[in-house]
Amino acid sequence: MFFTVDPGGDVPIYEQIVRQIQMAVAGGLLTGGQMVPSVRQLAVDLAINPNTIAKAYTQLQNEKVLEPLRGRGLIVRRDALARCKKARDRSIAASLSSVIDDAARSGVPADDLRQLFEAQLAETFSPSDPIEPSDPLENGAS
Amino acid sequence: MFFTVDPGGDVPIYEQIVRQIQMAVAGGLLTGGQMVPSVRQLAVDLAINPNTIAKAYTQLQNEKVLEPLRGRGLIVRRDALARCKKARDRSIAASLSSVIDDAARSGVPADDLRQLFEAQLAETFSPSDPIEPSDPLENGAS
Amino acid sequence: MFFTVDPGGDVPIYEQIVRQIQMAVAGGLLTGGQMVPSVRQLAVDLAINPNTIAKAYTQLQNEKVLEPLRGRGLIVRRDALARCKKARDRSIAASLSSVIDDAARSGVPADDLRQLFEAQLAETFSPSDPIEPSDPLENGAS
Amino acid sequence: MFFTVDPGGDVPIYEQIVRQIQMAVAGGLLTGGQMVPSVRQLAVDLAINPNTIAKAYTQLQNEKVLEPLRGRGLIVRRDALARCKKARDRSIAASLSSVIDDAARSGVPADDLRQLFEAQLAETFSPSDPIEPSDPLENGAS
DNA sequence: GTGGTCTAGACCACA
DNA sequence: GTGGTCTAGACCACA
Repeated sequence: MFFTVDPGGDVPIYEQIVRQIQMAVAGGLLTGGQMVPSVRQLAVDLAINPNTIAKAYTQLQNEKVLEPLRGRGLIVRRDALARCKKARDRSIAASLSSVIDDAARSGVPADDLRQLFEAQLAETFSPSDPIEPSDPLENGAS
Repeated sequence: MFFTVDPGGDVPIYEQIVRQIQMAVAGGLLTGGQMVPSVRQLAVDLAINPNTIAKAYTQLQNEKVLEPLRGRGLIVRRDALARCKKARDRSIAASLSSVIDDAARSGVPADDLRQLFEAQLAETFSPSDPIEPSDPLENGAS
Repeated sequence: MFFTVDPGGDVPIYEQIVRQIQMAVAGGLLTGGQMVPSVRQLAVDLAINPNTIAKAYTQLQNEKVLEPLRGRGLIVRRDALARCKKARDRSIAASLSSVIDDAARSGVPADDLRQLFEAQLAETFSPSDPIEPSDPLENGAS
Repeated sequence: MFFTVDPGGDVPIYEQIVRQIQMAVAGGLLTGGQMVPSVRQLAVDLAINPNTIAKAYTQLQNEKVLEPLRGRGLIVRRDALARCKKARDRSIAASLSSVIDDAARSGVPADDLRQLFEAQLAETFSPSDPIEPSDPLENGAS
């Protein structure tokens, strides 16, 4: 599990962490019973304030994604997968809905939106633009 | 031109106004040379502080959407349409890209995303879902 | 005498008029005893509020550039030429000084400034860039 | 970094701050990654309202000169140097152009302008004019 | 009437 | 501690 954080963005750092963990659980990268990095460790790795990590972890406990292992750390709950998937789907639907609504209100026709969507989809799933070569032989070597 | 504002949302009021005007220009509801409501008038209409309106209008001047007519008010710039359209398209693309990226990173396949997108599209453009019946026969009955 | 006015600029309209008349007197386009357009006439020509013209003319009287011809209108004072020339030179010196000071404080060397100055000078006095053809045969024909 | 502000001038306070920071970046006194004084601190130092500082900083963020470090403060963007230099040069050229144009339209010959310019240049870069003696021997005597 | 600036002061999320 | 938002209210130049 690797986390990255952007202190300049408009999303709070603690929320970036929350989302990344939710997404990792939903995607199967983080499974039930697995431990997450300690507050101190992650704070050092990301070079940010430990309180910020703690805040993210607290929220994830409230959302029943993590649970404490008394004195040992935090683990992903066994029932977190379903919950995170549901949260992810709701979040995606809400985001799409908001974008589409805004666009529609401004007179963008459905077909234009569909085109824009497909373009972004293609870019993400088959990124043929050679900005970063990403030589498959080197993949995972770092 | 009607503006609405949600003082409880997480988007600042002044930015809601900025976006609505950008969108209205992009959509052709507000055209070059047309005056926008005066700071004081809009403040009364929306029941918010004039400074908040002024802040929105200042930002729209920085973005070259509005232009002052000294002592008379603010008008939409003649070249604002192209700029707002471009801004809108960029904004839509960026939003879609961000949603798709997040989803992809979490393992959601392209087809699932496409289905979610089409569902939201249908809901916005042909809202047949019976959450609010809005039976034409009942219209005006309340 | 032709006046032009830009209601969108950051210089107040009344001041634009004041400056143009001062400059016209200093340059000999407007000479002692000559009448300036009436407030009403100029207001119609420029499509602006008569009060704005009146304000400019009042200031020019205070600066002893114009004087009233009781009931007939305003004329340029016989002694206005020297005064306007002096005002013009002071104004030019002050503007140059302010630009140079700002630049110097930010570390721009004198030679760079001299180059920029000569470039602008050339552009104004021998505008060889063919943005507007300005066919010499048509010059003054309009 | 020292800032000074003139609350009586015709340039708004917040804009004086904006310019000083732009100029400081362009001149290399403020470099990428460096923090600017906090809103509250600068407000105390200059004895002006924090809102006014905040307004200046907001504008500098819009101009991509500053960048927020969430919860910690504001830093100069890495790419701000080039941007500020360009802005400075454009601003100098525009000011010179406007002065020269006004003068030319009023019949001032190029050579007179060149003389005025050189005089101001000399005054700024080798201020030998004895308005303020500033005898080094007297330095620190006050 | 118009917008622009500034102050004073409160409240908020964030780190 | 940090910046961001909003209100209330004053004052100004301008048309």
